[in-house]
Amino acid sequence: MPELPEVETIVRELHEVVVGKTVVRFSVFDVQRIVRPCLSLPQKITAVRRHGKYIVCDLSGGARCVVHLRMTGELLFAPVVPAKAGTRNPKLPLNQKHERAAFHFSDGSCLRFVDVRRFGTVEWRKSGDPLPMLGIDPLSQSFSSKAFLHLSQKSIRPIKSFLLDQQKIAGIGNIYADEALWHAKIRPSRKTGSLKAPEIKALVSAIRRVLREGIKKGGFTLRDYRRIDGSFGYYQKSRKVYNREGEKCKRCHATIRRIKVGGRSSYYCLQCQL
DNA sequence: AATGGCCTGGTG
DNA sequence: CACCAGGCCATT
Repeated sequence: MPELPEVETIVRELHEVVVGKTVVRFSVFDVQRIVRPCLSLPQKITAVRRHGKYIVCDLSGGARCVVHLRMTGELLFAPVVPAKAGTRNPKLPLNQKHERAAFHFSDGSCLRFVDVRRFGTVEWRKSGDPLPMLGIDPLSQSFSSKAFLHLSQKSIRPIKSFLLDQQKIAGIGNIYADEALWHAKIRPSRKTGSLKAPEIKALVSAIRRVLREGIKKGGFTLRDYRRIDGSFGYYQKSRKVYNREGEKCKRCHATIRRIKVGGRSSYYCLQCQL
C-alpha cells in the first residue's frame, strides 16, 4: 500500500537510475488493463518526480509516463545482466510473477511493473496533457496550520476521511493517517471542523513528522511494498498504531482499538486519542 | 459526502 | 466458503 513516503522513496531511487536512459520498447503483458504508449518510441527520460502518490516520468519532448501503484504495484529495476554468472542481484529474478508491463532501455536494462491485484496503472500523456488534480502536498512549504485550518474548518467529515481525500491533501493513505492521528492524540472519528487550533497545529506537525520519518526509513513494508532493487522499507519498526489492534498503546499502555471510518479500518488508542 | 466496484491472495 | 486488504473513480 504505497503512500507518499513509499512513492517518494521509489521516485528518488528511480530518478537516480533511469534519468538519461532511453525507453526503446514498452512491453504489455496485461493487455486488458495496461495501455500502450500513445507516442512514438524511443523517448529519453529527463526526470522522475512525485505528484501525490503518482510517479511521473518526464520524457524529452514534453510527453509523460504516469504510474500509480495503487495497493500492490511495484516497479523493479533490472540492471544489465553482467557477463559473469552469479553477480546479478539475487533478489530480482529475471521473470517476475504478476509482471504486467516492462520498460526496456537502450542500454539493455529494464524496469518491470509488477502488480498482484491489477489495480495499478501506467498512463502515457502527450505534451501539455494535464496531470491529475490534487490537493496540497503535505511536505511543501505551503502546508501550514493556517492552510490546514482554511481547508478543513468547514468540513463535517471524520478527520480520518479528510486526511485520505487526495483532493484536499495529496499523499496520505491509511497507514500514515492513523500514525499521524496517534502522534497528534486525535481520534480518527473526530469531526474535522471540530478540531481546535492547538489540535490542528499538532496534526500538521504529526503529518510532516510521520511522512519524513517514513521517507527516512525507506517506507513501510507490511507485505507487498518493495524498493526498486527488491529490498524492503523499515518504517514499520516505528509504527505506533496501524494494524496493532489488541496490543498496548506505546504512550499510555491502554489497548489499541480498531473501528471503521469511511469504510476503512482505523486503529487508535481509546485512552490517549481524544 | 457516502457508497460500491475494481482485483487477487491470504486467512479463518 | 466468506471475508478482508485498500486507492481511486463513478455514481448516487
